[in-house]
Amino acid sequence: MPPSTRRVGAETSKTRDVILDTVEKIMVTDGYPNVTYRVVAAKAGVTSSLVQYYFPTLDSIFLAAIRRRTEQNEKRLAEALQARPDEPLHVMWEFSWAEAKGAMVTEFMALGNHRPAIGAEIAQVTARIRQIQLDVLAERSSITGTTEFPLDAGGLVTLISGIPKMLNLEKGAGITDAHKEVVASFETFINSIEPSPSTGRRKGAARGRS
Amino acid sequence: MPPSTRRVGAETSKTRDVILDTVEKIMVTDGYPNVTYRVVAAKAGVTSSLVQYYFPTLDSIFLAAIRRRTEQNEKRLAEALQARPDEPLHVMWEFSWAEAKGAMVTEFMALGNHRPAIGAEIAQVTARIRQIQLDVLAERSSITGTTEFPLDAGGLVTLISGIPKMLNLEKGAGITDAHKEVVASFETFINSIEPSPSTGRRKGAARGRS
DNA sequence: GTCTATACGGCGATAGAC
DNA sequence: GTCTATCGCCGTATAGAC
Repeated sequence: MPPSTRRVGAETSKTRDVILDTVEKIMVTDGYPNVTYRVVAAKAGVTSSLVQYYFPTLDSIFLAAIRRRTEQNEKRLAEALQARPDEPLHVMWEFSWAEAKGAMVTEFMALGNHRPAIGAEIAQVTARIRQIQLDVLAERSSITGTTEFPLDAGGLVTLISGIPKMLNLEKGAGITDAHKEVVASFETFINSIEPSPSTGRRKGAARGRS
Repeated sequence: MPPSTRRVGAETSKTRDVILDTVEKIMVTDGYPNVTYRVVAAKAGVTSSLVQYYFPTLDSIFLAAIRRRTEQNEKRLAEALQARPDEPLHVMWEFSWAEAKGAMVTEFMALGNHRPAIGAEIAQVTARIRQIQLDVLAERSSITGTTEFPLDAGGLVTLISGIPKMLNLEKGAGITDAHKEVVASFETFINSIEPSPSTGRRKGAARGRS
């Protein structure tokens, strides 16, 4: 059965934007379980029926939020990579930390675990961002791991984006032991395969806090 | 307000065990969102009121499941560490993979993100397991990272337990790019700081598949 | 195109009868 | 120790007003 033929509000609607803003706020402060039609409506100052008019299902709300946030992220990453072309690894590391700490990403990954539509979107987004990173690294084939820790570009990018998410997930559960050590160690590793030209000039090289 | 003064069924009840078995089954096959009083009751062949008699809140169900599963895990880890005292890192790496792939751990971490009681339990469990690992490594202070990737015991243990979870989380969303590379690379790293005496004798050294 | 009122079944949780 | 009744949320579908 096609998911109903109900009418849906236009994507250009201003009300739609207000609703999405509210959704983002709720996700960050209270988590996705509190994103309900009634709660969103109350905080946005509209009726829950109106929220349903623009977003027929809860999944459609989350998908819209993911897409909006992702476009911003992709743009920021591409710009940063272009602005500092001589230290892509450091740029990616900083980006991954900012992304992971944005909180929404963790929420979405958790959501994706049991909502197929959202899982698919997350996979697509991740692939797109990873491709941007791989394209940049392809231009400098010299970048790889060390003898004791051999890594091709793909593995490198996976770790760079995964470690912040992993530490952030642990932090969400209240676990922070040895996080500082892991961060420092991985930054040493990055520095060893991509000496940062900006270290010393800027306030610090690879930045990131657990 | 104290979470109600309702009566609770005895922990030795056989019915209670049957219910918990059912809960584990549902979590593994359908995920925690499908653990509801009505579903558990139906699959266990009892009334939902009876489930509520033994587990007054859903959190109490999840906590009981976590504790049961954790006791088994701790025992398995301690035994494996004792059985192969000359390669603790390889033992921990294998344990972490088994744990991560057990699926329930991912479910619990996701749950803990928004249920404080469960987050606290997860933190406690993680700390306990990590302590077991740190105690073993403390007896062989020679174990540390390399020059390019310096790691103390704490950082090492964090990565060993975190990487499988991180890759497994991505896999849940349908992302598997470069996972093989990351695994192979990290195993090379482990081998470089703890040459495995069993490599060649046993079917393979550090085992783990994404 | 925008918005509202209303109804349905399922949910976690509680109080209390047998 | 077992089970029923009930409450107030939830997602979502529908029908219809402006």
